[in-house]
Amino acid sequence: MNSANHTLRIPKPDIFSFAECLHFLDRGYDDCLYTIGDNHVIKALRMEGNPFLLKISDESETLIIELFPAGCKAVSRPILKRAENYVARWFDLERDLHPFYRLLNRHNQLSFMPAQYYGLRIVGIPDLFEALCWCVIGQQINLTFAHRLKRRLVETYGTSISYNSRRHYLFPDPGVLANVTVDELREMQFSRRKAEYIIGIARDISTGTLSRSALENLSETTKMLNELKKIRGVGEWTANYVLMKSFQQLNCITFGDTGLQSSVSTMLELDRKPDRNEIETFFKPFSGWESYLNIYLWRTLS
DNA sequence: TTCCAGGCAGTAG
DNA sequence: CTACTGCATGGA
Repeated sequence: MNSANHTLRIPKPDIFSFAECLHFLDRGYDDCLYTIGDNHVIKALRMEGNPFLLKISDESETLIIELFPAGCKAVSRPILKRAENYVARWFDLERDLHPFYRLLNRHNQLSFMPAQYYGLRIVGIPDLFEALCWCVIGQQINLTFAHRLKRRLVETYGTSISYNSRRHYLFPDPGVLANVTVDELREMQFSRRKAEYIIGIARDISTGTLSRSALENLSETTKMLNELKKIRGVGEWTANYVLMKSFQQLNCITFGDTGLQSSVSTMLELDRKPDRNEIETFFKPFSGWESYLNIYLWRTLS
């Protein structure tokens, strides 16, 4: 089961804590797209058209990625490389956090963060379609209910790999959700709007109107934000969230986010929600690291 | 009971 | 341009 060629061992970057990343993944919500165990996480992933399970764990200075192919015996070198790249994007392993930590250290209210949340990275959603759908689902409802909606969507329209009598789900393909009806989603307690947004995004992606590469080619964050906001159901919050979590862009702020507002309010010792201008001022010293500050402020809430 | 969650589009002024 | 409203549900 664990033959050597199915295991990758990669050195951890500096300022990285696998435990902090697991803490984020295991905040108490019922997520259907990964399984947390004792110091590891298991996730289903399609690579080169084939489904695999990845089991990620750590051992002192090494991150361990084990691959469990569903059905086929051999794991080719390109597959191993893809798995490594996926994990690097999932946990933002390439990032040098030293500059960010220097900014935190010299900040009056936030200098507790480097010690308190040492090694927390942006835990991403590498798949663009999944990231967009997750944003739509999460808009304006509590996260417990949002996870329930996502589970219904994934278990109904996604495929799964069984392993140790447990199903591990892949997020549904855009082509499948493109052909779902609004009424079908409404039966799962999606609002009409959420259903329309998700089906619309699924259609845009399956027809190629919307693609990761086209967005990446815009290269500038502002242009990418504007392009994303053209999508029905994608506003400023979602566009920033997607750039941050799916494109690893560093200069994003989820304006309007209630959690962010609450955290900044606490840091500034306000007894009310900060306005947009106050948020911008608060983020000002962290130019180029806004996304990380956003993530670390969310971390103060859980 | 009412309010509000990791918002957004649509409408009115 | 800004202000207001409905959306779905469940926990506080």
